Amino acid sequence: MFVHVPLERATDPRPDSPIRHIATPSAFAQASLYYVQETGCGRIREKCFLERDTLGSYLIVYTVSGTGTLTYRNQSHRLRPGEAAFIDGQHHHRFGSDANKEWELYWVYFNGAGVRTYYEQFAEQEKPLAALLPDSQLGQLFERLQREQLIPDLRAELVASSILVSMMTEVVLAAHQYSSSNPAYPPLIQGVMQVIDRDYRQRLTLDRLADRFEVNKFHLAKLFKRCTGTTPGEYMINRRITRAKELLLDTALPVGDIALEVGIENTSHFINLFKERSGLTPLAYRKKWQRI
DNA sequence: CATCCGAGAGGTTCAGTATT
DNA sequence: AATACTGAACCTCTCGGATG
Repeated sequence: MFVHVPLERATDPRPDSPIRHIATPSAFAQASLYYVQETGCGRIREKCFLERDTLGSYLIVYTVSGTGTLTYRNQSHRLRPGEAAFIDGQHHHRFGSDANKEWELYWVYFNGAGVRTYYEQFAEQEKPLAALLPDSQLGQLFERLQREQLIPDLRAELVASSILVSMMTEVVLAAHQYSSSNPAYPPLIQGVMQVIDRDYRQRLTLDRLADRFEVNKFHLAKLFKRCTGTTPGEYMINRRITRAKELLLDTALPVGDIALEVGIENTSHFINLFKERSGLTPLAYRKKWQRI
């Protein structure tokens, strides 16, 4: 059993002491949107903490200035300015400030049908923290999110949902150290991507790619995943399926010929791959999308 | 076009080595 | 000490042939 000390009670009711909005999302929001359960912000100047577990909720904490401490899954982490944590509230977590050290922060407990997928993308790295990119808008997003809590209506729930998507996007991108304008992939990964983009019709395997670039295949697979978020094989399949969609819509080629054209000799295997990734068989895709 | 299934390739993890 | 790289072991998934 963990102690729960509300932040308000642990600090003076100064104007700039932490404020907290608790939300009661509508049934519609819970079924179809990303929704806020609790959000707050403030400047903490004394030792206080918030400790929880087994919440059906996710948490993003963002440090504006000062430092705080996050304990999550039995590990402690310093939360420095410009850093955000994204954690699963199901697990025990505690975040708090130190005595005599100011910590200015935002936090939000939230949920929604797709949050787990974002969280899994984020949690691929070791720590539950990410240093935000220089052009990050996370602070502004928190401010907008909190303004939307003032009048809880349908409009506010829709806007809050879209803000939460933007926030999750920012922290996941930061975790992978992407920048939208400059992916900054290492030359090796750029080269591998170019080869796949150009030669996806051929029989490309991880071994052949590794040989071609004279690197260890395990190292290549690992680096590719770290940089792009996907494996070389999955990247190539994606490229092939995308090209197959173009051919299905732009030509009258039979499915078997399209499979060959995108480098998959076995038609049944092509159909399986296509259906897994599109939810439709190739022919069904052609019929459905050509009508538009 | 869809389903099943076995073989083999690919992905992940972890321990170890090399390099900076 | 931190980071980059290698490779074995193990597990998962893809591929492609057979069949309906």
